[in-house]
Amino acid sequence: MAHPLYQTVIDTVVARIASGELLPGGMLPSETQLAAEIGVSQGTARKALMMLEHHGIVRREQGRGTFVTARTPESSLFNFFRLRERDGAIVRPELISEHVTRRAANEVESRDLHGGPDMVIEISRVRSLNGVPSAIESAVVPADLFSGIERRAPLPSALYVVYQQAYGCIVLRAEESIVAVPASREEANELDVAEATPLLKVERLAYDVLGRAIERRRSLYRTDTLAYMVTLD
Amino acid sequence: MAHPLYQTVIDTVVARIASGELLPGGMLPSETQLAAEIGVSQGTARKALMMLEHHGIVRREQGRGTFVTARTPESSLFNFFRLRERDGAIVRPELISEHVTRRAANEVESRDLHGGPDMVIEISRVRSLNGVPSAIESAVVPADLFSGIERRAPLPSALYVVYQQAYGCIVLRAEESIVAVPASREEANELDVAEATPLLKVERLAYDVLGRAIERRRSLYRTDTLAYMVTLD
DNA sequence: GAGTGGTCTAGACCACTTT
DNA sequence: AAGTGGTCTAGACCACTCC
Repeated sequence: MAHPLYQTVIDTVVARIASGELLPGGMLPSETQLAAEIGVSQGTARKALMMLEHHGIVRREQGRGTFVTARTPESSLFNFFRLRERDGAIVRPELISEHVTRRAANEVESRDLHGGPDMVIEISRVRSLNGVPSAIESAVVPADLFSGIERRAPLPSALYVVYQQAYGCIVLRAEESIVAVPASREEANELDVAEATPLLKVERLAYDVLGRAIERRRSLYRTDTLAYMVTLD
Repeated sequence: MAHPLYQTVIDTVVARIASGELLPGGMLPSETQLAAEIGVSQGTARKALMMLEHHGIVRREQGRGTFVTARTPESSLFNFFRLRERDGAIVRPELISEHVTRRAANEVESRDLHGGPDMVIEISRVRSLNGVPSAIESAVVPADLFSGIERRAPLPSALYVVYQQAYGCIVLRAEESIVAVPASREEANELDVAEATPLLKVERLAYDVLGRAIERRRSLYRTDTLAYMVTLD
């Protein structure tokens, strides 16, 4: 079976989400309706919806319905911001400064990002965690996918909410590469630490629901009181 | 429905694995047999087996059968050793030195590990990656669960294979906390770097198939040529 | 009470692996 | 050819939410 029926159901739903026909937070047709629309049995539609739930694309609630995953500041924080108190408690990052610039993409950005863009928009910010300046962050997105985002400044703390609500890009997955580096003079200044203090450098490539690499992000974290937490399985 | 039928199927299979009745790599009864044994329909047994596969407890192969997940050196490396070349390629860690000691548990170990053990066994090792001394590792396990492991030295590079094959503990999940720290004098010596070089410190708590915390591990990595890679979703 | 997802059944057929 | 998991169907009943 080259193309299972449930896959066509999945493709249909994803296409409707990507096209904007189904909005984040919006309700999908019921299992029965969806099955009838596409011409499969209710069990097959059900299987597709369960797989979509497993991929984080929809959320199902007994007695209520099936809804397109909405990237809220909370869920965004929980899933994609892995810095935690040493006991695992969530920290609320606040913005100290923000600079948004439109510029030519460098080689790496053009190679990694979807569409091999010539122009990108860079969002550079410094964050404070628990009142301590703790993170320097630079997010780079293709200018064509996110045109005009530079005019939305100041941007909210959770960028992925903007990507979704203003540009229809639902970030579902990210790959990160983590190393320890000494703070440069400028970095030390911004983070209020001694030069050469060990920092976590996290480089991230974020992918949306269509599997497109839509953001390249580079973060530097102080880890004197906080830690990067992750679960492996 | 307080206790779905498929959950009793799952519990039955997990119990058989934990008891040693089903060995890692061994084949489970077919969907039909399992359903008949437990007295449910084949579809229900199927759902349970699919959930077990999703949790990584079994592996299913069309036309062959369903098998208990075996922790091979390769899968162990792939899942639980996240240090990679900068391009994502897997590195093969080699052991340089090993010290295994049996000692009293400290407060943290007694609190975190399953059973609140009084005695633990500590396995301290230094690893070389691509010929460069790159990791200092200390694994601490409860002495009662792993009695005699100190007499198995030298232990293989992938400890989780020993945990499984000799002690029936299948590690499925681990939680890690990652920070950047300066190398102490001794650490710098062992890793052949300058004192105060930034290192990644990774603290891990590993859980087995029954959800027991069976290992506390502390690793220090050089990240001048390698990086810790992780996927978020 | 109507509508939703969650569980469970019984059976059919397909695709793959092994003998 | 026999046995396995993979897909698909049709229908039943339950648990929950909302009106």
